Amino acid sequence: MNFSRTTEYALRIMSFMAMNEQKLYSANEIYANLKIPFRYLRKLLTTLSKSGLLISVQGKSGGYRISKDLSEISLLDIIQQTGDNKFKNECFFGFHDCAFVKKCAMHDKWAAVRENINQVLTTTTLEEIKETGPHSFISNNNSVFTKND
Amino acid sequence: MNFSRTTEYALRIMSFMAMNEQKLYSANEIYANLKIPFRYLRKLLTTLSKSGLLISVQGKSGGYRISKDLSEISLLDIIQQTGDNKFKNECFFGFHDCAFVKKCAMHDKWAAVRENINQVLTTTTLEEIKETGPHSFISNNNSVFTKND
DNA sequence: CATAAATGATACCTTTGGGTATTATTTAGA
DNA sequence: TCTAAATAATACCCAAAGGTATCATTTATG
Ligand code: SF4
Ligand code: SF4
Repeated sequence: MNFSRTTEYALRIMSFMAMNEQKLYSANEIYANLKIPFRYLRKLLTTLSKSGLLISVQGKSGGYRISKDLSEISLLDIIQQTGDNKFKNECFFGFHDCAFVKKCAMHDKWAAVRENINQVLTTTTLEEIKETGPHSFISNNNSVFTKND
Repeated sequence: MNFSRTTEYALRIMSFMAMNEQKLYSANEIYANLKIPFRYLRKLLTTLSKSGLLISVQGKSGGYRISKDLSEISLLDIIQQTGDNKFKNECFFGFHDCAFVKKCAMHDKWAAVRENINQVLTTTTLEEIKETGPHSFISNNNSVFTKND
């Protein structure tokens, strides 16, 4: 399935930080582990901070820390912070104004799919992710990018 | 849920044409019913023709017709022609190289979601869509665009 | 056979998401 | 108190998707 790249980044970041939930991570340290393009990572981290999922500490030896209890952060919570407003109650065909005096074949089927997805995303929390680790946190993506900061 | 706009267009086009599966539709006629930006619609129609889902007839009084029996065209068939290669067997987090000596919490859950989606998309054919019509084929999107061709 | 009405091909423009560069601010600690 | 190491803010750049414009080709029909 496909979320936006940004959403995938956010999911990785939060999952990674959940491995040590009290710890204050610097952007450098996250970069070292996740290899997300550094400056973009920086931007994303401040976004996540503003959204309330992370707390940021400025100054030397500053960084980011997860703001709430892991059990209170669902994967959907994370996904919603990065603009991926998928899984809303939309028409399968992308219509905004279907009258459906009689529903088409996809209406209920697709509603069930959405329900299924939402169920998984809202009930799975970072706590569960932490417990079931480890998974690989280094993405190859065989892409090479520079850090220089 | 979100497919690309182009995929949504393709789904609408094919579903609409399925309502009268033998008929030769001109781009003009499809435009009149679906209000997809005209020149983009034209482009898409030739794409669908090249992909084999439609047969095109050139010249005056030409147009497009669905190429196969409706029961042989699944929604997934349509989706796959427009580059939306979603629902592949990918990692939830977007990793390409997870070792998973021990699978993370999302691995099987997400595989089940994908399976669910694929099931719906491969088993639902245009025939079924035709039978369960009508649904609205006019999208408002309150967007105004010109035709001029 | 000329014309009109259709599709085909191709190049270009625009918007958006992803990514980079630069400068400013905060703060621990020598 | 100066410096280094961190985050914050802002503006810019690039590539891909969506959309437009132009011209060429096909063919029914007068
Ligand atoms: S009936 Fe079909 S076309 Fe209408 S809103 Fe539901 S899914 Fe969309
Ligand atoms: S175990 Fe988790 S991280 Fe690894 S491939 Fe499966 S879903 Fe992705």
